[in-house]
Parts: sequence; C-alpha cells; structure tokens
Amino acid sequence: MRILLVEDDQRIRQDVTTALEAAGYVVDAEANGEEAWFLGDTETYAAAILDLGLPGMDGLTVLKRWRAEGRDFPVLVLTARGAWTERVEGIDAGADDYLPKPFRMEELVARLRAIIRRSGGQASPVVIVGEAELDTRQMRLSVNGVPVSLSPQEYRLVAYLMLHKGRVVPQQELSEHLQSVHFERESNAVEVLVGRVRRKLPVALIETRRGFGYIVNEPGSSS
Amino acid sequence: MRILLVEDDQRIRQDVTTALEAAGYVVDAEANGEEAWFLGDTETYAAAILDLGLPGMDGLTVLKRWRAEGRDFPVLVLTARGAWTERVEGIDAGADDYLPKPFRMEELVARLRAIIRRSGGQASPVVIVGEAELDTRQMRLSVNGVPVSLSPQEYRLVAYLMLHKGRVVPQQELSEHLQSVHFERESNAVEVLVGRVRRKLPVALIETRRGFGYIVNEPGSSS
DNA sequence: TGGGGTCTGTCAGCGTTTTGTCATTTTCAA
DNA sequence: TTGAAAATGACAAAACGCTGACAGACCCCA
Repeated sequence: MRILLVEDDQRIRQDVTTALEAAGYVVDAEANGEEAWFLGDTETYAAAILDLGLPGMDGLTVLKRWRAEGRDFPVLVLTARGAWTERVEGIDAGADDYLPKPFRMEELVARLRAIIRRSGGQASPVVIVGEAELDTRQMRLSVNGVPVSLSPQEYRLVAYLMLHKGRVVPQQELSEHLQSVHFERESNAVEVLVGRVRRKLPVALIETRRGFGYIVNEPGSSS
Repeated sequence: MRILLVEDDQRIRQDVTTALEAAGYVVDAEANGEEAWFLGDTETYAAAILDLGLPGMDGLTVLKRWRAEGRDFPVLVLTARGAWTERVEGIDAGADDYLPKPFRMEELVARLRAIIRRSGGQASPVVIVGEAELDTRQMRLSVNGVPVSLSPQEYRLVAYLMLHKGRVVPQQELSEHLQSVHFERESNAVEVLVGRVRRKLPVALIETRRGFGYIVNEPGSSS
C-alpha cells in the first residue's frame, strides 16, 4: 500500500515515514505543495497524509484541487493544535479525518488504517476472477474454494493485480507497490515473484503482456 | 430516539444537548456518575455519550457496570486531549467509539449517528468460534464448555481477535490494544503472548499469517 | 514484614520461510 | 529469424515467528 505524505517539517516527515514503513506501507514523502499536488494527481495512492501549512501551495488548496479533479483517495489532515478553523475548512474541502499536532505515531497509524479501511470498505472485501477468489479481510486467495498458501510478497502481488483486474499493470508499478527497497535497478524480482505465484496456482490467472506488464482478466474477455 | 448524555461540565452539557435536540434526538442530560448509571440501567436509550471524568462515579466504572449488566446500547466516550490511556481503557470497557475534546458539534452528531447505525446489527455479548466461546460479560473463554484460565493480558488478546474474527489483525494493532507501553521497535511481546495463549488452549484457535498478523477464523471457512 | 505465586516484558537462540540475485534457458513479437 | 523480454532453477542472506529462560513488578497471605 502506497501512502503520500505531505509535510514540510523535515523532522516530522522523517519520523512519520519511518513509522509508516514500519507499519508496512510504502511512503512517498513530499514537502512542497505543488509537488504534492502533482503526485496526488498522477500517482495512485491508498491514502494521503496532508499537512496544511506548506510552501509552494497551501495544503487546503492541494486538497481542494484533488477533489475537484475527482481524486477520491482518503486524506488525513494534520492540523496545528487548537486550529479549529483549519479543521472545519479541511473537512469541508474533503478531508476524511484530521489529527491535531502534536500526535502520537500510534494514533496516526491507527487513524490512517481506519480511513483506508473505510474507503475500501465501500467495495466488497472479496474480489472474484474466474475460479479465483480473493478475500482481503482474511488476506487469503482461494481457487475453487481451496485456499492457496502465499507468502506476504506473493499475496501482495496477486492482490494488487486482482484489485486492478482488467488492466495491464506495468512491472515498474508492481515493484513500486511491493514495499521492496530496490531502486529501479535492473532486477527481475517481479518476474521471479510472478513465477512463484504461478507455480502455486492450479489455474492460469496472471497473464503476461510482453513488453507492457501483467494482467489478471476475467476468463473469456479477449485482449 | 433517546440519548443519554453524561457530562459534568455545565457548559458543554448545555451545548451538546442543544445540538442533539436540533438533530432530532431526545436527550437526557446528567452530570452525576451514579445518577447516570441508574438511568442507563433502568431506561432504554439508543445510545449514550459518556464523559470519563465525573463526580459520584467515574465514567469508566459506569460503563463497565452497564456492560456487566448486559446493557449493550452503543456508547460514545469523550476523552481529554491526548488521553491515550483513557481511550484504550474505554474501548476495553466496552465503548463503541471515542471523541477527544475539544470537538466540533457536527462531528459529535456524525459519530453518534454512526454508532447507532452500527449497533443495529450486533448486540450479542457472546462470540462463538468453532469450539471456543467468549463471554464478554463474564470476561471468560470456554472451549467445549470448559473454562480456560487466562491472565488479563491473555484474555484481551483472545477477545480482540475473536471480536474481529475472520479478519487478519496486524501485530501492531494488537499491541496497540493491549494497553502497554508499546511501539517498542523491537518487541516480541505479542508473539510471546500468543504463544502463552496457545499453550493454554486445547484447540488451534489463533492462526499465524506470517508477515501480516494473526487471525481467528471459523473452522472450515476456507474461502 | 517476608515469602511464594502470578503476570508480563525482554532477550537470545533456533529452525523455517521468504526473497532478491544471478546465470541460464525459453519464449515471443517484430 | 533474431534479439529482447520473460521464465526458471539454484543459492545465500535476511526476515520472521516460536520458544525457554529470566527478572522485575505486583499481589496475596501467613
């Protein structure tokens, strides 16, 4: 899961990043408002954490622009202590939750989890593609009712592809979402991972689009 | 819909009452803990809003007594700013949600609505998973009718997992709810605890999802 | 007051699983 | 046909979770 963190205070940014990564998220940390807006507009995030006082472009403006353009990932707003005005404005602008500074890391993570859950909760926690069934609550994949034992990384791969079924997912996007620390070097980690998953599955679920990426598709739908 | 409001601060009590009435609720406002307990015990409410710092009888005690006597209306707890401990204790005592002071009236009403809506489904104080039966009123776990002797911490662990059965619960979430001085970067306290509980149980109740957390599941729910 | 028991967190060690890399082979689209 | 992309098998390091031992805190009871 990829999170966008927008915070201009270097220290806080670092601390939060560390905490989020410890909680299993992939974090894009950004200090500048305009940069943040661009990222939120072009990348795909599970959620964003947004500080309101920013250089470049004010946090509220960033949020409003995202919403105006239909970006609906949940946003957790960080407000200064006692800044009631900011809270109200933030909620009006489309924030899903707010957290006054200073805050405890645990609380931040808990709230983040909550808004992600809520946002994902609108959709069914189960994704079905052909004979494969992904239960995101149990974090389990079954084929024809038989559970398949997957490693964390393998599960993340399948989950990501199934949650984006019908779309070709480039390798790079995959590796970005698989909280690995490799910096786009020549690595065939994704390919290896796909191979491992395929070996465990009794059916052909993941299709290769040579030169483009991988896709999980409803059977019968042609390319 | 009738709401019980328990709050000793005259000013807040008045404001909240006004807001709730404006939102279409009938409000019983009470400042004293013992009186509040009596009301909650004898009257029928759709929900309660409970401040923790009270004269007469502490809010936590009030809540615990209600729960001990089977009163299962949803309770929204008001906590002082940053009172992390209170929050955890409140949830342990059976609160459905909490709201840190100060808060916006709109938010209070929204959260109240949410817990009332949620309460429409679940009310049973007993959770059964396979051969295991958790009685949250007696704070007791039985397997095949035989009670299992658990330490407080062990009970909390099992209770939390059983109350969230069918869902993978991350280790961090667990340690957050086990009111300890968690967030130790390296601590295997949860693992140790799980091990201790498992040794006491005659059946395999808690499953490990390596890399993700733990889950308690209905046996045979493979999908 | 002291002693035993319980509870709880820490630590180190252990075995297993997981995962990235590399070398090599296979496959596919131009 | 051919070269790049993808798949595969092997390997070693790292990560992860389980366990037993231990120590401090706490409580109960003589």
